[in-house]
Amino acid sequence: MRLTDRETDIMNVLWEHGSSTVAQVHGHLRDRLAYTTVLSMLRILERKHVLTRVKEGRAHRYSARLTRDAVRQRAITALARKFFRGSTAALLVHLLEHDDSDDAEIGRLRAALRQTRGRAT
Amino acid sequence: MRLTDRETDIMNVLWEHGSSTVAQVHGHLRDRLAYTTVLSMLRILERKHVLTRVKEGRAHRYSARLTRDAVRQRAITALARKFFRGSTAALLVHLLEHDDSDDAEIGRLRAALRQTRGRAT
DNA sequence: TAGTAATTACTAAAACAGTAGTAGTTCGAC
DNA sequence: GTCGAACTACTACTGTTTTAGTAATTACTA
Repeated sequence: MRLTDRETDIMNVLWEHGSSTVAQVHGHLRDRLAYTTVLSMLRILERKHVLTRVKEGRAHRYSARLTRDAVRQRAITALARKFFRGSTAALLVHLLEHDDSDDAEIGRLRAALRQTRGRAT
Repeated sequence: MRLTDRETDIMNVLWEHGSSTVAQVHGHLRDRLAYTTVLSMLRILERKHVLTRVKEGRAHRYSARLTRDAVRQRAITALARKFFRGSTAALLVHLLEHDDSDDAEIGRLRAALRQTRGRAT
């Protein structure tokens, strides 16, 4: 089971702001979707068991049932399967070798990688 | 522009075996799709300018117009945008901290990371 | 308690993804 | 030249994604 782009947007709001009502999710989303669209997405995510809801006054409060890290890990695994023959190690090496974002930590890791090259995928 | 799962399957064949005819791609694919399905996918990829074709006898020979690394990089960037607020460095850190695949190189990199923690995203 | 604003359920529709069939063309062999 | 196998163009259909509207419900408020 995988999250679509828009579903991920919604989940990111839940992860960053905690349990929320439709109105709150709607308010936090970057893209200005219709209120009912956000409601629809939340119901879909509920149907997929990615979140639950409890009644609260006239509204419902939605909560994530999966941690962000768990979903991240699944997305990474899927990417590795798709582009790196399933090897997250190969993905990591690609990141270190091809990504050009400028970050001190990455720089150090690149240096560490150079020390350890030759084995692995 | 992004590649769907099936499109990626097709491109992986092209990247691994070089320019190919429909029959060759069809032969190399794991999943047993209909010949015409493979043809359809190749035409779609051509429409998306991901590959080109040249006539060769009665058939056509299809060639990738994007390198595998370029597509990999785009996929990684998209993943980082979706789950790591756009930071490939954060993605990398997640990989090192949460991925449990057992690989000597990753182990060394993890150790290197521990030395350099505290800054960056 | 009657009105109204917020909320929800239900429905729908456009766009895309994925799969494949039919009919027609074309090359090469004989 | 004609026949058959390989190939292509065109069409179509199912399921999913994304968006949103309409109608009904609910709970506060004046």
